[in-house]
Amino acid sequence: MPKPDRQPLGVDLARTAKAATRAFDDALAAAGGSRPVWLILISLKTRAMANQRELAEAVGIQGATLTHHLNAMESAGLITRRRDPANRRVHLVELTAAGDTTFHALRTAAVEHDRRLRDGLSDADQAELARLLARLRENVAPA
Amino acid sequence: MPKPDRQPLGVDLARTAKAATRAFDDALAAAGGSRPVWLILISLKTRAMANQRELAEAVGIQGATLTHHLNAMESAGLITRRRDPANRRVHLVELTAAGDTTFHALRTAAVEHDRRLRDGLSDADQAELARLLARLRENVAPA
DNA sequence: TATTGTTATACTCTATAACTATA
DNA sequence: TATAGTTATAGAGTATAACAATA
Repeated sequence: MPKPDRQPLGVDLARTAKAATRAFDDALAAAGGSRPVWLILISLKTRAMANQRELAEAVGIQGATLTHHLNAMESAGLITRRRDPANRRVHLVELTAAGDTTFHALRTAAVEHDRRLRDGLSDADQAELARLLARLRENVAPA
Repeated sequence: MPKPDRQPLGVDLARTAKAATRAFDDALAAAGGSRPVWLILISLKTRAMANQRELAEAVGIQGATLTHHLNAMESAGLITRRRDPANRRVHLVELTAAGDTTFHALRTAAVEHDRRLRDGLSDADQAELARLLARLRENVAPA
C-alpha cells in the first residue's frame, strides 16, 4: 500500500497557525487588545513574576521587546511600573483597574475563540491534538 | 471522572506554531531565504499561476505585499517580470537560474525541517495530526 | 468602467547594541 | 563587575489607499 500523498507537516502546521493566529488577533483587536498585550496580561494575572526578564521569557520575547510593549501599555493606562524597595533595580509591574477590565475583555474574546476552534472536536480528539502538538514542540526545541 | 485540566487549545497551538515557525525561519535564513520567498518560489515552481493575484492568494498575502517581495526578489536576481503579450496588464513572473538554485537550497532546508518536525511520529500520528489541523482550519475559516 | 499591478506610506512585532541605575 | 531595565535604532512582514497601465 503506498504511503498517502500528504502535504509536508510544516506546511499544514504553518497554514493552520496562520489562519488561527489571524482569527485570534482579529478577535483580540475587536476586544481592544493584541496578542502580546494579552500574553503579558495573562502572565501578570496568573503568576507573580520576580522580574521583567521572567515576564519576557514567559511571553517568549526579548527584554527590550517587553519594555516596548510595557511602554505602550503604561501610556494606555493598563499598567503601572514602580521600583521594588527591596531591590531598586527591579521594576514591579502592576495592573491598573483599566488593565484588569481589559484583561477580562480579552479573556472573554480568547474563551470564545477557543470554543470556536474546538468546535466539533471530541475530548479524545483534543487530548490527542494536545499530545501531538507537545511532541512537535519537543522536536523543534533548540538542543 | 473529571475532565483533565488542559491548556486552551489556542494557547497550545500558538506556542507550537511560534516554536515551529521560528525553527523553520532560522533554517530558511541559513539557506539564504525567508518564509515568504520560499512560499513564492514553491508556488511558482509547482503551479503555473494565471496572474499575481492568484499567486498572492496562494501565498496568503495581499497583492501589494506580494509586489513588495517580488521587488526584493527581482533585485536579488531570483525572478524576472515581463508583460504577457496576450494581456499586457498581466505581469509574467519567471524564475531565473539563480532563483532555481535558491529554490533547491530552500527545499533541502524545508525537507530537513520537516523530517525533524515529524521525528518519532508514526504514520498514523501524522495522518491524525493532519486531520485535526484541517479541522481547526475549517473552524476558524471566515464565514 | 473594470482589472492588474505598483507606489507611497505606515503600522506592528521583533531584535541587537549601547546606555543608565543599582547592587 | 554583574544585574535589571531602558533607549535608540533598525529590519522584516504586512496592510490600506491612491495611482498607472491596460482592456
